[in-house]
Amino acid sequence: MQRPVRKKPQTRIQKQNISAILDAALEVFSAHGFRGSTLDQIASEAGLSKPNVLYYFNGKEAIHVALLSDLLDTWLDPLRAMNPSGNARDELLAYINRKLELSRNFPRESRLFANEIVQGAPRIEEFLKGELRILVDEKAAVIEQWMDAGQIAKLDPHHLIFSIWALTQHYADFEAQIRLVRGDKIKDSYAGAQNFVETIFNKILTP
Amino acid sequence: MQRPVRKKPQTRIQKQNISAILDAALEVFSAHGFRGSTLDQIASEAGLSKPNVLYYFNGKEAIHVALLSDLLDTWLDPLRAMNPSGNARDELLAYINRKLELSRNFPRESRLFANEIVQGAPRIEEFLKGELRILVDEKAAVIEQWMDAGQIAKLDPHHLIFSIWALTQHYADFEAQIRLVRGDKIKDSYAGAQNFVETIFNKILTP
DNA sequence: TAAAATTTTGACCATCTGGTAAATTAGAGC
DNA sequence: GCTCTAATTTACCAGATGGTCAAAATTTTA
Repeated sequence: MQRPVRKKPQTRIQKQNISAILDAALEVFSAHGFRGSTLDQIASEAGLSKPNVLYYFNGKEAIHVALLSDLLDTWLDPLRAMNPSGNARDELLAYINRKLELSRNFPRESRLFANEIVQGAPRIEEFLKGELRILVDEKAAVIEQWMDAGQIAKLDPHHLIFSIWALTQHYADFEAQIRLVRGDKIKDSYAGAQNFVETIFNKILTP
Repeated sequence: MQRPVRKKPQTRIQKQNISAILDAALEVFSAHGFRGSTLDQIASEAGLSKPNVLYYFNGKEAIHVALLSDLLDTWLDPLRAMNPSGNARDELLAYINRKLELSRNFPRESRLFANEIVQGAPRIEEFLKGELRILVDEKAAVIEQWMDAGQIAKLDPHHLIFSIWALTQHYADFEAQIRLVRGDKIKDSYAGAQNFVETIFNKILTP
């Protein structure tokens, strides 16, 4: 008896339930981490029974892998889109804004990722030292050329990329901290964030 | 039969074992999160049997609480030490350096904290919206005065504090990512970090 | 509509995990 | 050494959890 997972999902029920499971799993995994999440929670959140969930996925790990694969694929896009022949400052600020938008619109995905990394990235090690490293090195080289050409300030390009990640993802990953520290005074964590981040990177990049 | 926990630890064996348990627990909790960690792991890491661990602490939660209490107490210190009557730029850069040193010297503590926050801060909510909020608001006011006095650039002081947290803690919390992306090319993640962070904050703070 | 395929369920397991109780051993003070 | 206390171990339990299986229900297809 072949599970539907391997073949492309076709029936309307498959599409609907697989999507419901993935959404539920994203909710649960991003809030509790892999080991902190249970199949019962995911099943309940998806409105299905546990055996029914396991009918669509070969196990807890498989759901997690499916989520991460989907995520990693789109995670590279903002950096990938940085155009080497564009204007340095514009390209970098556009990248920063895309990253911030990602945090704002997909905080659960960001926290899923953060959970993995904080705990040593056991399941995405290959991705990090493979695809991601290649892309980062490539873009760091581009940034360095921009710096050498005097378009922007001279800085360590790798640290610059890390600082962009740190600042933009902070608003999603540490949202709880920001919310609790700011209290009811602030409605949208991102309200001032975009303005602030853009301001400081403008300063940082100025030679 | 009273557990030794409540009374001050006195015997040499108590001191030694409690400290071994806390160190083991820090190792395990920071690497796997609360639910992802087991008493067996902690016991094994501490070189004790599980019941023996439970002889010193009233349960898994109690160990976690003990760790967090120890941590939160010292977590505020760097910010607390910021002197309102000092020079704005010096004080802020000193704060940034203290925070970075904390990340470098206590990465496990930083990740323990990060795990809590990413997962919604269920166990330290009171701390965040209590002590921490008060201190942050107080120091944000100080920073704002410095800005008004023209000592440093005018920015949102809360976002400035968040950005310091984001950048400095990133090196501990996302150490796995940095290590894997940089590969063997870099030996110490913090090698260029201090220089980089100091450079950009110097730019950020310049009016 | 009947057969075939898909989907769902209920009952069940084996293992893990936090925790307990009682008995045994080691250590400190005299 | 002897006694009292502190420390440790062995054996165990109850509930949670990931997962299985065969039967029942539903949907699709011919």
